[in-house]
Amino acid sequence: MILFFLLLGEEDTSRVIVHIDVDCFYAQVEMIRDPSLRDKPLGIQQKYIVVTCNYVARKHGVTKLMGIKQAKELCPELVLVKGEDLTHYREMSYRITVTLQKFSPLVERLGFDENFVDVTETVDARLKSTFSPQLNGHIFPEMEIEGTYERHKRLACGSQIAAEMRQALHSDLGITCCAGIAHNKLLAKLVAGQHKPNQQTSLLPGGVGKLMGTLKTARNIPGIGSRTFKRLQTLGISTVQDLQDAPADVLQAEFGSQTAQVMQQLCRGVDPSPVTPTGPPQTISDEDSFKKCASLQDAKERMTGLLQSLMKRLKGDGRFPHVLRVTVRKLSASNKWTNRESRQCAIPSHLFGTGAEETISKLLDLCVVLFCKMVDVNHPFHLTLINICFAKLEARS
DNA sequence: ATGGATGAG
DNA sequence: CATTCTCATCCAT
Repeated sequence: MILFFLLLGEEDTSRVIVHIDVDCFYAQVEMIRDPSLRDKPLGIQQKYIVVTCNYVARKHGVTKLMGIKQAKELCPELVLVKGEDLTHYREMSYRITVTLQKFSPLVERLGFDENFVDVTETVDARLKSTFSPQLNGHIFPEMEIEGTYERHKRLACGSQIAAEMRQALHSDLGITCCAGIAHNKLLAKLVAGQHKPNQQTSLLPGGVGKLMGTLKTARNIPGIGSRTFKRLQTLGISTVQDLQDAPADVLQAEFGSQTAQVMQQLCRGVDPSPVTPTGPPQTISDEDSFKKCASLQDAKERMTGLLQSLMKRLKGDGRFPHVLRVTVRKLSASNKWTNRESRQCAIPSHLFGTGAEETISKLLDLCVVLFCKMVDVNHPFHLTLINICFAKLEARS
């Protein structure tokens, strides 16, 4: 059956994909850690920025990535919790993924606070038993259609599973989230945002055009970032409609046939990409940004701090890295963005055999070598960020 | 394999 | 625009 419309170039609408998007994730973790924060306006602070905030704070006009100063002006009562150490967020993030894996092994993480789950198999298994489920939560578009449940049994079943997932996250972890249910990842993610917070929305197949129409520009399509959008604008393309109507050969000339086709599929709500189960992380990194680092001594102290926290994480992970990478950001008047430089080297495998203190000292020596390939320490320099990354993580052999 | 560009939250 | 602190993929070399 599926083979037919695949051969005809039609899409597969038989999958059922759930997108789980945790409400104001960092703020929720802090409110769980300290319930007295629940009814107060709360912002999570990294350096001079509020990276996210709870809904009480949003009521006062505080938004993501707002400067501390402006946020305090809008909301003098705002409680700020430092969130530069991601340990608690990372731990809760993986607990969420593990909880979702009880419903299906096909769970793909997106950042710390979003997961895609392919529940097609679960839906098929449930529909073999006789009962016919009611659709749980909102539907998009929100209009009453005769026979909605009968004609969309699989979607309704998916919405029941999504509700069970959200219940499990709430009772096991105390976490609230939104869910989107649709026949592909793109649509599940987009429809999840229709009713926030702590609600869920299912997309009827007939509502795809209308959902894509809610996007203000093509920039709002996941996968089309700021750079790609600028290039599209160069071609006179900015809205989703522009992209749908654009001649294929014009797009191909700018982006190549592969990328051009993917973009034009996405803007029509077509996304054949599978839910790819996320394994353990491929890299473990730690970074710090600052106003100024101008001496090797200072850099060594900062890198030592990063290495110490990385070693703790490595112990929890159980694997060992075979590559070390150091990244710096240099202050530069022009090109203030996209200016990170990195150097990497192999880690001799004997290095993790001895005590932690000795290991850190040897790693620091390697970091200094890499650092000096990017920074001439005999001349004045001005760094604003240092990152250390462990890569090629493998079980000990 | 390396390092940069670009994407995600 | 990035800003924070991550993590992933793609591409030219």
